[in-house]
Amino acid sequence: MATIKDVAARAGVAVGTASRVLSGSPQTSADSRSRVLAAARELGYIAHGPARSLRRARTDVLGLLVSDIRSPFFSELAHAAEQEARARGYTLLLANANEDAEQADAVLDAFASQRIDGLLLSPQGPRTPRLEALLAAKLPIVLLNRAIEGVDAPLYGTDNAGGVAQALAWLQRRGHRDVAFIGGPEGFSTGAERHDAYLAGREAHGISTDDALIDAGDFLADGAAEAMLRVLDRGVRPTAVFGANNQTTLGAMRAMRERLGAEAASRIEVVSFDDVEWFAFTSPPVSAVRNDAPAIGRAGVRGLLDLIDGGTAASQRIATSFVDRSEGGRA
Amino acid sequence: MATIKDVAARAGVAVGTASRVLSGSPQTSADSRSRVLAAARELGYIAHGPARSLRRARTDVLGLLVSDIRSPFFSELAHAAEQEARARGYTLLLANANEDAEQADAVLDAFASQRIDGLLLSPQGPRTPRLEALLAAKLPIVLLNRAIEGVDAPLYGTDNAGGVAQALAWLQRRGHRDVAFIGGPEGFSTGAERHDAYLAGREAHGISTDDALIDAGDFLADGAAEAMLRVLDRGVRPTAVFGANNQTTLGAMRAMRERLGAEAASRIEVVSFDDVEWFAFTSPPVSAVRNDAPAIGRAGVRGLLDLIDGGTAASQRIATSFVDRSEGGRA
DNA sequence: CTGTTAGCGCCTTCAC
DNA sequence: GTGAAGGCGCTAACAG
Repeated sequence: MATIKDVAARAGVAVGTASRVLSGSPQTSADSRSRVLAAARELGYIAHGPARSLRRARTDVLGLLVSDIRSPFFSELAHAAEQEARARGYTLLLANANEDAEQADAVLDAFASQRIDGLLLSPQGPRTPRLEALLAAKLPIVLLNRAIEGVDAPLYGTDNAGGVAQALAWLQRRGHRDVAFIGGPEGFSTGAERHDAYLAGREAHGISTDDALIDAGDFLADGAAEAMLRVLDRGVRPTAVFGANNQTTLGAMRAMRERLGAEAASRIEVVSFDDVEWFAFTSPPVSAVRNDAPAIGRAGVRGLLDLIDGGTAASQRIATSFVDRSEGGRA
Repeated sequence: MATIKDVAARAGVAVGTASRVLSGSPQTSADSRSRVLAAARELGYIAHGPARSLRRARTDVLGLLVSDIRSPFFSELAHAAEQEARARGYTLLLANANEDAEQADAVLDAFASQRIDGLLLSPQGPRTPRLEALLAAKLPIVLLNRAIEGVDAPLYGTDNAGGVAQALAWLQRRGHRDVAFIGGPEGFSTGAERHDAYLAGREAHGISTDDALIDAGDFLADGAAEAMLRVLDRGVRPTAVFGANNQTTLGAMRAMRERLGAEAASRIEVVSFDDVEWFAFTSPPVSAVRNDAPAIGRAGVRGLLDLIDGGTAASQRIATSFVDRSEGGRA
């Protein structure tokens, strides 16, 4: 691989001059500029990133650690964040914690070793020693979607309260009174916020306040299915179900089929937090609060870059939209 | 951040000794080993990756470029590849081409600048100049899922012919004769292989060879919907549909609803290449050939590491499994 | 505007 | 088994 020395030699200038041209410094003559650029092109020169990072004490690399890359929410978020980072001249390192603190720590180690300039973190649980170390080292950090206790970093996430309000309004329009709510773990701020917003808003929307209709899973399909079975086994018969995320909704629907049969289950309307495209194809179709994952990813990157540039960044709640797939609904 | 010099000073040894201990060289006394390790721990020392890369002329970083990270196939593949890479002491850099050659080139540039040790590539189309450059620089490369003309690199992908055979066997068991096949672009080797395998096998499985039943989209939902409409508008009335990937199946189902109504559409059985969990919840449920994306990712990483270690790597076709969700079916 | 040079942090000879 | 020193490729500081 050609080095900057090769480029300089071929252009007949000193390495310093070549470096200035290649990094776009204005202090170069038009003549040397054209010769250096030509030489670089001819040699297929690509700067050695590690060497540059070593010298400049920055890498232009951001780390994004998500809790599960397989979830559509995060894969969309990651995609948008990557685009935004690239547009701003940064490379985004994407890694996956697989909802496991040990793997998260391994990734944070790798990030630290790479000397990333900043971290976008979607945390799974409490603080870990590695995270402490990064915080202590004053690495710029922003949080995605979930808050984390005792960490003072800007948070970019969904407007959970607003989303729940949209779902409640829809339930009211559809005339539902007996609504089952399957929540997520209280330990996740998303789970807690959605749950709280639902409890706070249901009465005003004409929905039964019978707590037998409410249960919570773990934001995964199996746990949600168990929660739904518990609700049904209490003898209540909801006319609609609200799942607190897409996996939860999936599990709840499975449980209803299992306990009530496909026929009866398909007469219960379903609304979900987190939209996925196949909700249009289930029976019944699922109406949903749509997270704007790309907007969250972009806002997170922008906030992080502000932090890196020495500025301050403010937390932001990104608005949701609502997709009405009910019969006679708008979508 | 602590450097190796700090560690050496604190341990009261020379940097050379500290380096030897930290990189696990056997030529160290038990005494200096314990003192260096202690000092490193106390200082929270993490080696400076870029500096190490500069000196060693390798980065222990692999690049994975997928054509669309939002597809479940690739996000699962990426997840498994990342795990495998980490287990082998490598960091995996995940990037996304968004089915766009320009973005792919930008990523390849970033990879080249980072001096990755090897590339896992899921190509979208033909060779680009950047890719040529990397090939010319003898960067170890493996291909994922799609072949690419004129590039002599091992390919790790789905056994498309085997998967189609599983679907054909199922169609036969279900007694279907009039089967619509919605394929993908011939330009993708996956599209071509599935199409060819279907044409070659249908007669032996008692399926009509009427080509009016066959059309192709672009592996995306919209294109597939159009293809399905073309089939229906030819006046044929299939009793089953085979979609060549999950997006294709989605589009075909949408088109059938649109043209035939939900009622009639739900009486047409559907089988798909690419399984996704919500196929269990559509009406009718979709039976599917399941790609083993994690196995492909792992095999790709292993093959690439063999290449990096100077060995040879052989292409590999990973077997599919079949998920029967038909009434009376096994799943 | 350009050439020269030091040094970023690390590993790896080369002496001892 | 250990210390000293050079140099990987690059940028920035300093002369000119």
